Amino acid sequence: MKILLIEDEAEMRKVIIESLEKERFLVETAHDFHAAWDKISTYDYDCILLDIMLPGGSGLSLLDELKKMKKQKSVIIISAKNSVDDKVKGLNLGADDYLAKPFHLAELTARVKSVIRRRTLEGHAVIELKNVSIDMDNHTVHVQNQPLTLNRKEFDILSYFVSNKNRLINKTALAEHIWGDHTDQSDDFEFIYSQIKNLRKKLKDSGADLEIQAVYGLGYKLVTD
Amino acid sequence: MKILLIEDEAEMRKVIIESLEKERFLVETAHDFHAAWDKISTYDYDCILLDIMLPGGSGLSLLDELKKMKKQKSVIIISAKNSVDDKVKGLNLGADDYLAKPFHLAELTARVKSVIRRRTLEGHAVIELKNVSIDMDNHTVHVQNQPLTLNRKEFDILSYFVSNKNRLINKTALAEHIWGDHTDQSDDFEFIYSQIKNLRKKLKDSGADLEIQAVYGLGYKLVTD
DNA sequence: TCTTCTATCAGTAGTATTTTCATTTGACCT
DNA sequence: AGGTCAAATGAAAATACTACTGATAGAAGA
Repeated sequence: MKILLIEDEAEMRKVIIESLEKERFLVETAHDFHAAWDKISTYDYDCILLDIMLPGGSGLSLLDELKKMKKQKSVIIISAKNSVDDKVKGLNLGADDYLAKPFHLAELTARVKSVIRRRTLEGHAVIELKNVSIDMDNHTVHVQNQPLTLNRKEFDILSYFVSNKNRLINKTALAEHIWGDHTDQSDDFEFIYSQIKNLRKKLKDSGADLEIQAVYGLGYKLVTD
Repeated sequence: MKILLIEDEAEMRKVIIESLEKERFLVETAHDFHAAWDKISTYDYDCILLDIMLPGGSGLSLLDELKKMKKQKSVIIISAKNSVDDKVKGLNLGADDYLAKPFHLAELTARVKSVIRRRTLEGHAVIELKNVSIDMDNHTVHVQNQPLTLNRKEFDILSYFVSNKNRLINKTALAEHIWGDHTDQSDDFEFIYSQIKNLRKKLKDSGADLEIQAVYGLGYKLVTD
């Protein structure tokens, strides 16, 4: 799960990133609105955390732009302004939640999870597919009620595939979603191969009825037999 | 699309060529002005990348010569000199764009594409002809809104024909443009026949209203019924 | 520290693309 | 019509890409 944090204060960023990474989110940051807009228009995020008090313009206008986009985004506003007015404005402009500073980090991660669940998982934290069940909150996988231990990347990849089952996923999108923007202008996808390989092996050994198929020259697709 | 890169530093050449070839351009190089001039006067390029700081004379004089030619060329200047003066001089002498070193390779390819688009297609990256539409950026072709998959050479040939529709194209020019200068003094055009054949078949099978006609002893011509 | 996870390398198999070959078809000219 | 060369064809061979694998070294985590 990929999150964009738009926040100018370094200390605040640091502490939020830390807490989200502990929960196994992939976090990217933007320090101002310009950078934020760049990232939003090029990449795809599962959730956007937006501090509306930034130098360079109000976050509300960014929210407004977002609303105009075809693709709906999940946004949580974080702000020192705790006026009811701002909250209402934000939510009207399509934000999914609003969190006033100061807040507990536990609360932030809880809201993030909840928003993502609502938007991308239709409310369920556990996805069942064939004989596989995937708990998106606890990051655990069971096959025929037997636990299957996947490491971080394997889990991320599997959950991405599962929530896009039977759909073609090209390697650029996969790399972006799982590895983030450090893979910017690379066209070498060796690192994908080795993860796919291990994941396939584990799925097969556990008897899962899921198969990750390669689509030559294009990408991968999760087929559910 | 054929590009001439005039640049003396080997490392610079290497990295630029790599990035352009990734975008499916056909790149040829000249290490100095003399060689550059030779190539320009014998071959036809869609875009010329010119480093004005070369041993053997300023690139500005070459630009000047170019301007005198009948046939307008698309030129992008790349230079370490980032003075406004040089930029102005260059653009006055007919360069289409100016890029100061160091630059992002992504930026270079973007500018090349944009210049080519501006010159050859009057602003559109997508050419529509009869019931066929050709996306020069994404290298895709659609016939009646159905995608038509062409491989690299087929696409190159089709786009060359389309941007020279109803005009006679002799085989030497075609070979030069699509295959580059490795076919210099060969008079064997078997490799063309094969590609033409496959392209024709695909066009016909997809129901495209385009026909590549042979003109006996001279070359080919794309006729639009 | 030791263990686990992740990225990279070198080699290989599998698949698609491009060129070559041998042969046939068709156009042009006298 | 018949000779000659250009062009087209199907198939095979050569080349270039893409994906996969096992091994391993480096990074991260316990």
